[in-house]
Amino acid sequence: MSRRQTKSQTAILQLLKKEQVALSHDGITAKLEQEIDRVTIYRILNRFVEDGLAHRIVADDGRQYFAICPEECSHDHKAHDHLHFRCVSCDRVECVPGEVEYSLPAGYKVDNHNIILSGNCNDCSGK
Amino acid sequence: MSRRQTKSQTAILQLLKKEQVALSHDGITAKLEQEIDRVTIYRILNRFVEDGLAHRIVADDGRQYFAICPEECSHDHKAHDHLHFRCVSCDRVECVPGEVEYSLPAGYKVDNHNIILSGNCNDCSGK
DNA sequence: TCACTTATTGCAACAATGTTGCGTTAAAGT
DNA sequence: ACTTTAACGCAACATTGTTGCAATAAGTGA
Ligand SMILES: [Zn+2]
Ligand SMILES: [Zn+2]
Ligand SMILES: [Zn+2]
Ligand SMILES: [Zn+2]
Repeated sequence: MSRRQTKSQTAILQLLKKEQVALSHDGITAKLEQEIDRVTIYRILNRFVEDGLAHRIVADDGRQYFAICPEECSHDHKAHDHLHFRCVSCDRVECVPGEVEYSLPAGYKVDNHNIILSGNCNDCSGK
Repeated sequence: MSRRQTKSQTAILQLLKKEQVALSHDGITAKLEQEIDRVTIYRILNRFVEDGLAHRIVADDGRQYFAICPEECSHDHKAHDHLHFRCVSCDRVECVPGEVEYSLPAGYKVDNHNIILSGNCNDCSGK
């Protein structure tokens, strides 16, 4: 059950670490030099999430994006409660560090946060 | 270009108004008495969103849910910034009224809020 | 270094969700 | 009742992600 290190895996991990933004399967495929099978990419990403290396965001475009857990998350894998911004112009999804405050009725137990704001990022809002 | 009132349309609108929760295409199909074509349902829902009657939430299960705009939204169709809670046990998505506070870097223009917390609702967390 | 175990891969097939095209139906206006 | 065309139903398609299974290769130990 222990993980094995493979080229595909390290390539994707390096890519995610290098990128500042969250990447979709599509974006990963585009940025990889080597060819990796669709299914393999999905399986690697799911493994990363399972292992707490990355977190998954389901954006309002209906797609999954993956990002390396930022510093603030490192100590606590459940700390994925930061928000995410998807720019509809440049199609990038980025993690936005910082607290999100809200109130919830009593008795509700939150397991996962999936906060997506979409619009135009700083680069694109200037047109 | 003006809207026409049809049975399918009013049935779905009544259903959404009656329900307290946000409904997916699937949930709507299940709760409707009459048979309405899959595509028609999707088109009706998209029309509702377009017309500002309802708002669309893309949940972290990757599906679209639709809810009638609550009172707080009525005066301003852009006020869909309330959060949503999806219970992974009973598979319901509900609007949670109230403010969500966050901060965003300068220059970012938000068009749409898609805030989903998932976990167990009050009914289900007591097991 | 070589053999062994099994995690990982690649391919095909499938599943789920949502959209588009198009001919038909029926709501609204005259 | 007639006309216009929004809305519908059906089929086909598109996209995104998962599952099954045989082949490959990473880790382990002799
Ligand atoms: Zn942008
Ligand atoms: Zn993030
Ligand atoms: Zn519940
Ligand atoms: Zn809502």
